Amino acid sequence: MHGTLCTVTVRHSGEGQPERTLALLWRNRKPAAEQVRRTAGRRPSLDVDGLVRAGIQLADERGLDAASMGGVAKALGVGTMTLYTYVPSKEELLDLMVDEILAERQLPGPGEPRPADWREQVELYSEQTRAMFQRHPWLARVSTVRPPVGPGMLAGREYLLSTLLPLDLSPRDTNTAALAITTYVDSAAGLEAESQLVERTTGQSHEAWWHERNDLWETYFDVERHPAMTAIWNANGYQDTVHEAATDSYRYGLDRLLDGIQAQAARHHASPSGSEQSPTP
Amino acid sequence: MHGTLCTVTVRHSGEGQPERTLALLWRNRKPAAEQVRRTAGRRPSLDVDGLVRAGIQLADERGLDAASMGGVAKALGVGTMTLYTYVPSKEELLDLMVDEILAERQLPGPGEPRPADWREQVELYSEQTRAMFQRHPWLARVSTVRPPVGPGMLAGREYLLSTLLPLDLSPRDTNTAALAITTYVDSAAGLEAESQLVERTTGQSHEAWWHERNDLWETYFDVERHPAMTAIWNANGYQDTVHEAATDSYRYGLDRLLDGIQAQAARHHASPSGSEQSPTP
DNA sequence: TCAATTCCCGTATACCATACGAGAATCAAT
DNA sequence: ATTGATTCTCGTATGGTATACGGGAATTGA
Repeated sequence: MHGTLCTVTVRHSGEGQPERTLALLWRNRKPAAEQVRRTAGRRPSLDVDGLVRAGIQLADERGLDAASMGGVAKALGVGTMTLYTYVPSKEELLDLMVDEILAERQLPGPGEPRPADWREQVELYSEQTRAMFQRHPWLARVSTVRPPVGPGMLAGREYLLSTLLPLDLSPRDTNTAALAITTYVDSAAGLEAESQLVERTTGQSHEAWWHERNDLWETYFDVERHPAMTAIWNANGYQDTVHEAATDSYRYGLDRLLDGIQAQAARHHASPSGSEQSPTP
Repeated sequence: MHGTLCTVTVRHSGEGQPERTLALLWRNRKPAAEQVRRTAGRRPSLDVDGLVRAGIQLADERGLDAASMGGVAKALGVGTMTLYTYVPSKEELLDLMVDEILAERQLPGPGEPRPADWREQVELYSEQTRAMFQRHPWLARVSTVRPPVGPGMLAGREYLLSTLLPLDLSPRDTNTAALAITTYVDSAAGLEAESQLVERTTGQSHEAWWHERNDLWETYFDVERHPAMTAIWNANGYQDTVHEAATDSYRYGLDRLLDGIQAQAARHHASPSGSEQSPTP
């Protein structure tokens, strides 16, 4: 085993009973109902929050691989199979971990103070999401289709939608724009975090990695076939570090995307017909 | 084993000798040099292209998990360890598979005919990339930090950069814009493909999945805490299907991003100072 | 004290990548 | 023809993964 590969678990269904998964995700809200269970049977030695915390801590410190069922159990000092009394499967545990860190983002709820400008509000979402990925880079390797529908995810969507309301787009466009923004922000923030994680875990900077591949330019690269790359290279258009390029493109892309949304909202406001599609003003 | 989890291998280093990896990636170009090897030793029964093709076919048909070393070997009718004479590790095989499908995109090279408008040129990149993800949805689960630096990846970057040259941005901004576009396009196309893949492999539509989670709205969802979501819901702002929402947001986000880039190029053209940052026109 | 209930967890199964090393095939030189 | 060098083939072993199953332990109310 080289340590150069890692396996990542991907949630892609809820096979089990969705009711139980929902109850676990929302375990700390809405407790009003029935949790008066105190009848017979052996007392539990752990609780779900403990599993989730242990899983997150392991993934943070030693990578998503370390947050295996065996790893979490060992960290908690119990047998592996004990975890299955608290959580139906690893899939659900991962859902819980994800929603937990989604909820860590400090996003103002309805009525709470927030920046005045809608763009700054979106920036806040972007920055909080970026910081979350920095703290928990393993999130980038977890599939976001069919995400955990827990308090953390819902709070994030609620906040982002609320930032776009002042633009007065159609409801449909508001939702569409929010989806486009999350797609961009989540992906770019995830890539950035993953990029830094790779540098840390391999102990090799991206620059050193590229340096190792100098043969590419000397032996294989065909200038004739790649005039644009060559031109940019000759004009010193490439950033000094991969990290700088990632940061630049993150900011640039988000700014341009918001520019475009803002312009479309202005157009829409000028002529309040249905959804528009004018590509070139 | 439930079949509800799948493991995904993540390349995050080239540990081995980068020269060999490069030679494998570029095995079909630049053959001019030395490949006159025909001295002694047992004749190979396979070739690298065969491994790559088998891996891609398995991943296409039965998921990335099926493209295990054992799986590929079985498909080729050889022992598992035989593969290691052709490829140093699974990591490299995956690199080769990825670059192969990146090269499948039909993007005009330098001098070849292409759409007149730069936006249509970017759309072509977007459509080709989207189609690639549709054909090979497993690509969405492969990390793109430290990508395979082979002909396929370079052709893609070359084409996208070339589409932006007419905008006459600074070289730095051209590169930055190209990175932002790939981030958006690759992520959104990957998400879309993965979304459809999940529906196929679980045999459950996203709508059925949401229906299973009706409890969320009835039991846990707090209208007070989520006024924006509630408003959009009441205004019928949510698309009818998850698939429709994904398609809409993909188009919308790409259009707005290109709008923003176009506007910035126009600004930059008006006042040819260095890189700008005016947020609100 | 007993039955019901709940939690704990050892063992077994079926996967995965790959290190190691023995054996088979091929060619050049003897 | 035989030998030696070289290269490809691949069985076995190691240590990792999730989790099904079922027996045992702990707790409570009767």
